[in-house]
Amino acid sequence: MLDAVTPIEARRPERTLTVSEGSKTTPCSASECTLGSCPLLHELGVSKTYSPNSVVFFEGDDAAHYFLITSGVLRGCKLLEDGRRQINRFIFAGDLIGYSINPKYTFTVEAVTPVTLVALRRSAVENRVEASPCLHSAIMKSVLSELDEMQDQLVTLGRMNAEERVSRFLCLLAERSASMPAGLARDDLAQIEIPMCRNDIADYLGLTIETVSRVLSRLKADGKIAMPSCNRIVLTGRDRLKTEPGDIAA
Amino acid sequence: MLDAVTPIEARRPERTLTVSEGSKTTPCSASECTLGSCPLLHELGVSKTYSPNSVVFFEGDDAAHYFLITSGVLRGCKLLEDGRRQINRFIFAGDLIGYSINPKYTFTVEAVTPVTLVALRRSAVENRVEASPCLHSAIMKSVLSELDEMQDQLVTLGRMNAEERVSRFLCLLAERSASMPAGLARDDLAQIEIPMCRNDIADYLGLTIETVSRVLSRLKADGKIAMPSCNRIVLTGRDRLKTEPGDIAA
DNA sequence: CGATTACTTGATACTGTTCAATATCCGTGG
DNA sequence: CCACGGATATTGAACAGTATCAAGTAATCG
Repeated sequence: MLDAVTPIEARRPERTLTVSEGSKTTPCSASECTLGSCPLLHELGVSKTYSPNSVVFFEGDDAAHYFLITSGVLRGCKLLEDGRRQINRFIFAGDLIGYSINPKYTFTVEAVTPVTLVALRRSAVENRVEASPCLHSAIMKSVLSELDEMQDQLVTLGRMNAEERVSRFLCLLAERSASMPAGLARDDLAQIEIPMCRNDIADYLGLTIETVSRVLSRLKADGKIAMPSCNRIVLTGRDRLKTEPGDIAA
Repeated sequence: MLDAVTPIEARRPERTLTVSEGSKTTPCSASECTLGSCPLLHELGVSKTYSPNSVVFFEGDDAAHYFLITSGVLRGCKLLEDGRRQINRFIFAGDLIGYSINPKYTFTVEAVTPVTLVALRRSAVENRVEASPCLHSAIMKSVLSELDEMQDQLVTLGRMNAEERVSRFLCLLAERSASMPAGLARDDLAQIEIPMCRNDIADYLGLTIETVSRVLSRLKADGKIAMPSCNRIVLTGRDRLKTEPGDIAA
């Protein structure tokens, strides 16, 4: 089952998350401009930090700002009245959030780890966008990329079983980790740091914490992963769990 | 359960699907321009028709065109090697499809009913976009609106049971039907035409056809819906099944 | 009118949930 | 340094919801 389906992720352009801390004032050079590296954005906004589990914005708040993540991991989630929660995505360094067709945010964003980000007034960004086609296309890319991610996630939630969901989650995380600055030893074996708790994973995958835990234990027993600690996982060998959506049926 | 959660849909701007069949050459009047009504787009493209179950494009095809739907219903879906299918969304008149961050389409689109649409060369649209901020913002709206829809669907697939899923589906369809040109008698009772088969509904909701069928039967037995025929459903009375994502927990 | 497809219904199996207990991790204070 | 306590994670047993398999019914089309 783990090799049954191969990823559409592979076809995607690489995530660009070069966050220029120094913010040199180089002018936006047309084609290569990415959100994370754009000095304009960094100058336009205000830096902020958030501690784990603090809220960046609530669903229903006025959507007054965009946020460009500098470091850390966040979760974007929706809550139902009865307490059920769905985490739509995890948000990483380089990601832009806050765009919406609504005047209000349509989901809540909270910090998973300590987070630093740049808050940008929506109107300020939109003014800039009119003058800068480069910025505009960078934002469009960000939105389209999120859309793509959501579509894959729909396949995961709609048509995959627990083991496939967890495997896919680990693979996605491994991809993200691979491009993260805090490079762990990623030679032959991909060791991933799991920044979020089991509860977050469960709410992301549409499962319960117990099921997530059980699947991880089973993957370990099957020799597909190793778990030096409960938030550190090694995808062992080359049979790295491949189970992702988007494949064309024969 | 049916009244447990209330929709985020309510907060969304109305879908605009005024398709100008006549295509008068009125110039794009700034703020009010919508994709469906934009004469530019209609002139730019080529009209096509599709019969039920024919393919507009396959996942993996070169993403050379945008398509603006004039009439009919389509499904956007992903297939897995083993035959599993997830329908990410149903596509209606007024919708624009084909945008992607990839050079290839990331999902397959097929006609559910007879469909007419306008095919627009991607490059042609993108040239226009640079000159026309109005067109650009219309496209952005379309993308953001789809993103919003996907996010709600994630909650549905990740956290809702079969009855909630089917109820929500019926409500969404009722909203869409309400604004459709072929206006059925929608006075007090909302009668909806179900254009897609049970299999499509199942693959959209992450269920099996049997479960969809059983839930519909149960809703009927409970007096929540009436089914004059198997593709015509009446949401009876005011207790119209309200079960949708996006609600803020207390 | 027969054949095919779509839909419904029933019986059973299985995956994942729920409830409950136990284990592990981590920070605090004796 | 170890003991304690709370939070987080794992494991077990029973249960529930949905899938699967199979049969039967209704709708559709040539």
